[in-house]
Amino acid sequence: MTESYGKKRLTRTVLSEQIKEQLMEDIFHKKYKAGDRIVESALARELGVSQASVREALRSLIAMGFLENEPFKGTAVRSFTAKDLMEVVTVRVALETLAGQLSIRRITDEEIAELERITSEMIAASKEGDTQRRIRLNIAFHEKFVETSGNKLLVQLYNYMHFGNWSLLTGSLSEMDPIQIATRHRILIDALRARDPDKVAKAVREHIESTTKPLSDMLAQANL
Amino acid sequence: MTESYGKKRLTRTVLSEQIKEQLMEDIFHKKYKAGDRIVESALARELGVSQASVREALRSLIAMGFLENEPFKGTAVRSFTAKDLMEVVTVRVALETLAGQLSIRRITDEEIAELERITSEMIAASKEGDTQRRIRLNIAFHEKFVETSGNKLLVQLYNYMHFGNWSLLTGSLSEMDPIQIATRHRILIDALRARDPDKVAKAVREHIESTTKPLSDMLAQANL
DNA sequence: TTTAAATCTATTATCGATTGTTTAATTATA
DNA sequence: TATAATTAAACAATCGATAATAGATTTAAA
Repeated sequence: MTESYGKKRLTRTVLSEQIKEQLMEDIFHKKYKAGDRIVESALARELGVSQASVREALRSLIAMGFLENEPFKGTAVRSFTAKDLMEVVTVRVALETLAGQLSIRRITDEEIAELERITSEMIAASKEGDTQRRIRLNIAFHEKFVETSGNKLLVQLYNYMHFGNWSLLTGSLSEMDPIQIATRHRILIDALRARDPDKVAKAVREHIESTTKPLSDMLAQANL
Repeated sequence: MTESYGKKRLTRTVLSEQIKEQLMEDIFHKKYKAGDRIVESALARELGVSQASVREALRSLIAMGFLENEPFKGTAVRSFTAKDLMEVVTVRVALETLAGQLSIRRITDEEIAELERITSEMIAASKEGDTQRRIRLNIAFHEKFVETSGNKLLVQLYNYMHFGNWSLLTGSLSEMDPIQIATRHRILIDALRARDPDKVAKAVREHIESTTKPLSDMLAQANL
């Protein structure tokens, strides 16, 4: 998870974990689209592994919200509605606002510098047209931000939710103005540096809502 | 989960699900204590099922936070520190406050009545000395409350977190004055009925913090 | 023709056995 | 005695195969 952004990998032996990451990539790259059914036995044959390993990977992705399933019926890539998206925004604002309030009391200058570094990299990636990388860095930024809260449960919950809606968010991000996103990040960083609770809350809300608005409009048109 | 409190059970066939519930019961009843190791093969033999089914149940409980594990090393009942508890309180307040704000705009009289009914049942259970039932009803109350928000992601997140810390909370609840808890519930219900955002926020915060305080004190003494 | 039972098919859920890893115990070496 | 190499035991991870289930298809009755 946070791995995508610099971290050593000592134990990369667990097969089901590899399958899981492979599947995440495949969903991310739209090899599997919303609603597509994933058949354990077929995938096992395709990857040359046992059904059990595939199954374990699937269960994990189900828990994360990437996939959904019903007993004896099977597993499919989850599809999202406009309402689902609104729910994500609502909850994200609540969780990241909380993170911001907690951060203020304990964030270090090093952590702030780290957030700035990620933002700079993001802008660089944007200019190079490396969308994939830009998206990953955006995720890294928000994860890092939540981590500075020092609340592990919050981080856990955030990741749990975040990844379940990854595919959803990434799709829209690619259509957004990267400079604007980066600017929002800077505003948030400044608010953190000033340790100003109200500014942080405002920055979080505006950042998330602005990021999600275009997608929201799009979905509202498509579904409802 | 919400099942414990009135719901039809059409498909009660999935073995791993039964094992999971059995294990939750066992952890709940302290058959397995914090730190205890759970061995897949041994448990499979004990229950007369295959290791695969046990394993699946365990993975699910790991995802919920009941258990923790490391690849190739095994699975153990998670233990909690005072810090963990503080984190739970912090996040619960945030999530339930959000739930309250959302509820105000859409909660129905029927739902309010339902909350009252659960609270009444809780008091009855207290008077009968049925601690087990009282705890379940308390959980049912909070779940129902969060459900009235109409935000499914929030419900999902709440359950995810809640159950991971069930054993922790229940332990302390049994030592608390049940009448006081019920009173807090009533205050919250009244605030909802009045559709008053500030009152709801206040009621939520005070309810959760008062519920958790004695346990917090206890843990602070024991650990830190 | 419509409905209901019976059969078939695809796929999940479960099983029993095998393989790979970790940890602890044992022996060898300094 | 202390440290390193070796072996043994316990157990998780993975496998290949079987049983159970839902859904589709066919057949039988009305």
